[in-house]
Amino acid sequence: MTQRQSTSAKSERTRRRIVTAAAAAYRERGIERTGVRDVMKRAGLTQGGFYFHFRDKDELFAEASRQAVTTTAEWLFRAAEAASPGKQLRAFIDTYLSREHRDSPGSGCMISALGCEVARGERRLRAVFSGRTLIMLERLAPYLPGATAAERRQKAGVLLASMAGVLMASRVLTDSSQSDRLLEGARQFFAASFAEV
Amino acid sequence: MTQRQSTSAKSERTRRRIVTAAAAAYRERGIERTGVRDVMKRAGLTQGGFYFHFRDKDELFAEASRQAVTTTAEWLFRAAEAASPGKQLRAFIDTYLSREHRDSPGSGCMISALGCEVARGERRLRAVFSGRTLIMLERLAPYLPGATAAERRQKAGVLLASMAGVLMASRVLTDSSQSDRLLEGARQFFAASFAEV
DNA sequence: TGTACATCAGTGAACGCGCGTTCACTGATGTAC
DNA sequence: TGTACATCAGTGAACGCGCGTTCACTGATGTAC
Repeated sequence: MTQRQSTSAKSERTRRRIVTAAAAAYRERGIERTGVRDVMKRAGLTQGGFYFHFRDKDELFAEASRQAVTTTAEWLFRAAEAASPGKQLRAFIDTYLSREHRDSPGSGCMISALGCEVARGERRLRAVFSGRTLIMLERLAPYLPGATAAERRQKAGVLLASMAGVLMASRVLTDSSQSDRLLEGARQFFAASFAEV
Repeated sequence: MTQRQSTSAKSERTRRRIVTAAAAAYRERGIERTGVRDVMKRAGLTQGGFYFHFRDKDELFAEASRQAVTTTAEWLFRAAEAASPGKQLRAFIDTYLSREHRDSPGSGCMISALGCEVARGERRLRAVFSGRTLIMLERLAPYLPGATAAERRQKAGVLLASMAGVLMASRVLTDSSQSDRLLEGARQFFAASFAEV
């Protein structure tokens, strides 16, 4: 006996499908290159219906970025929490700087995928983005060494921004073994610098 | 007695003016947002003449990126070489992660300004970009500690990519004191991690 | 040295294209009586 | 329970706009005789 879903519930599901499609598209192709038509097509719809669900493209980005950072954080922290005590930070670093992460930007970190574009954007966009990123920083800070919470958060910020740069650079390099070596070197470096001995 | 310059010399000067305008525009506004009209206007010309000097927009980017990386490297290494012996790397790091660099992307590092966009680009673009960046790596490596040249180059890669990420992130943050603190924390961290004691 | 012509360096209008957004429309579902 | 109407969720054509690129043109400079 399949429960017939209400109209609004179906609409809500459609909206989520659009947001999910957008979250991947933005990270794979960039904010500017991702058009309303692209996203709707990915979601199996046509462009006209977009404005039934969203005011404009900005609203879509706000929602998509929220979803993107949430799922990425979930993925990274699940890996960290699965590690044995004392090795969580190492697991976080290894997951972030993994070849899988490099090769699937569509489901990965937004800073490394869109940071440059956002840095040039309007203040409002940057504020949204900063806020989203703080979510990850707050969760990451406890894993870092440091006397005070402020110190740990500071270190978490440097680590996350640095790793975003490394991941971004690893996606630029055309020589794949060179790219692998950059990731490997960075994993070792950050683990040695931040992980408690 | 002012020497009258030949036609081709004048043309060459105009071309350089276009390239210089483009190098700044690309880093300030991004590759996609920078149009031929914008660049020509910055150079004091109209869009039609562009195709007298360049085959297409790709050729312009190739030239502009060469110029950009050259002038940025010159700026950074001048600062390094002006420092007293043993403090050159520290000077390089402090200059790269300075507020001045953060606040003038148009004359700064290309990786931090355009890395994300390039990472999504075609292989050819990425190859050009990788090549340009290697210029900086080769010059930076000797300042880093390490037993072999390969090790020093590896470390230089991690450092440069990391700093690019930090600079990029510092340009995203809307709270300027938070941005300042990220830069300051990163300067200390990288100096402590890489600079020889 | 003067003149006729060729080339250079650039102008500005026009092109086709893809974008974000609007809008008249439609068929399916929900509601009132 | 059946019927009439309202709303929902989406379609697809059309809009104005800015883009990269093309092209006919023009006035200044260089060259041949």
